[in-house]
Amino acid sequence: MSGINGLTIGEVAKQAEVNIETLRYYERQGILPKPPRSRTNYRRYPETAVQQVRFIKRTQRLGFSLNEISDLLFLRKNPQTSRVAVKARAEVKLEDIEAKIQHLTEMRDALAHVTALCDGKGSIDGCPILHALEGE
Amino acid sequence: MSGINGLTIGEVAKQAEVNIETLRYYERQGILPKPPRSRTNYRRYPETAVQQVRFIKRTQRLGFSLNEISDLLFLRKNPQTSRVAVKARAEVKLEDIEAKIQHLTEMRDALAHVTALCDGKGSIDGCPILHALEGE
DNA sequence: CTTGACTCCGTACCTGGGTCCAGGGTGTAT
DNA sequence: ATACACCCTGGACCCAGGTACGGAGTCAAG
Repeated sequence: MSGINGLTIGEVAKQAEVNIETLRYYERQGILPKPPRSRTNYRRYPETAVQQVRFIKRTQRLGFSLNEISDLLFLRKNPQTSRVAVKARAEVKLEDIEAKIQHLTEMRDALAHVTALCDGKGSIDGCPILHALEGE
Repeated sequence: MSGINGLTIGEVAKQAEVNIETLRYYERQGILPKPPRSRTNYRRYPETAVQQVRFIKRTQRLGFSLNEISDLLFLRKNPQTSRVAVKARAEVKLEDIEAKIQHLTEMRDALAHVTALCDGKGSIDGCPILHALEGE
């Protein structure tokens, strides 16, 4: 079935380690380009499709949303955009991630603080953790 | 309208700084107890309801989901549960949060790495950030 | 030629935490 | 008595990122 005419959706899914439905979803969302179709209307992906999907997944793991990824892909398709533009996207996202780390760190410290109040002994009445959560 | 018979939903919402719909949502989810109703079917909240909602919101800000919060509230209602149980919940959540921080830190480092590759000069062709994202 | 695996499409569903809306009933101040 | 703010309900909708399903068509092997 595959061969010279390209890969089927199942082959791409397997090689890129995603669900078939994910590929159709990406296509609907305009993140993956629509591949050509066979005479019988089957999608025929070029070999590069696997790399494209892996790119999407890798970039997602770096904390980019699908919208941000299609933004990056759009930049890449426009040869007049400069590297500065790409770098700016990356830097904004870096700040995003740092803000999230900051927020989680504050949460962790607050939670560690209330947890340390409790020696784990006694009944629930007067539990210092719940007490701290209940107060201001 | 309010007074000795309790607070209306609007009053609770205002004092606890949440949306009215949020209170009804919490009630549907079983996180807030169903308050008694007036003759004309209006909810009549006890004064403590405001504190309960504030508790939920504060605990949420510490990274607990609503399910985890109703779990904590259930523990609190059962006098035979011990402080150890509450402390265990808090410690699990602390580990959760630390794992998230760890993950985000890895993302940040990876993204900082690719960003540093780029001097921001030149066209998009050969952009080292996209290049790094495209490779393995 | 049949069987089983694959693909097509449209649509519905999922998670979590809400938010909004329509169409009705109340509460209260003037 | 009338205006206006508030409350009630059930249900739809929102976000993101998919996943599942059903009925129909297609492909390759035996």
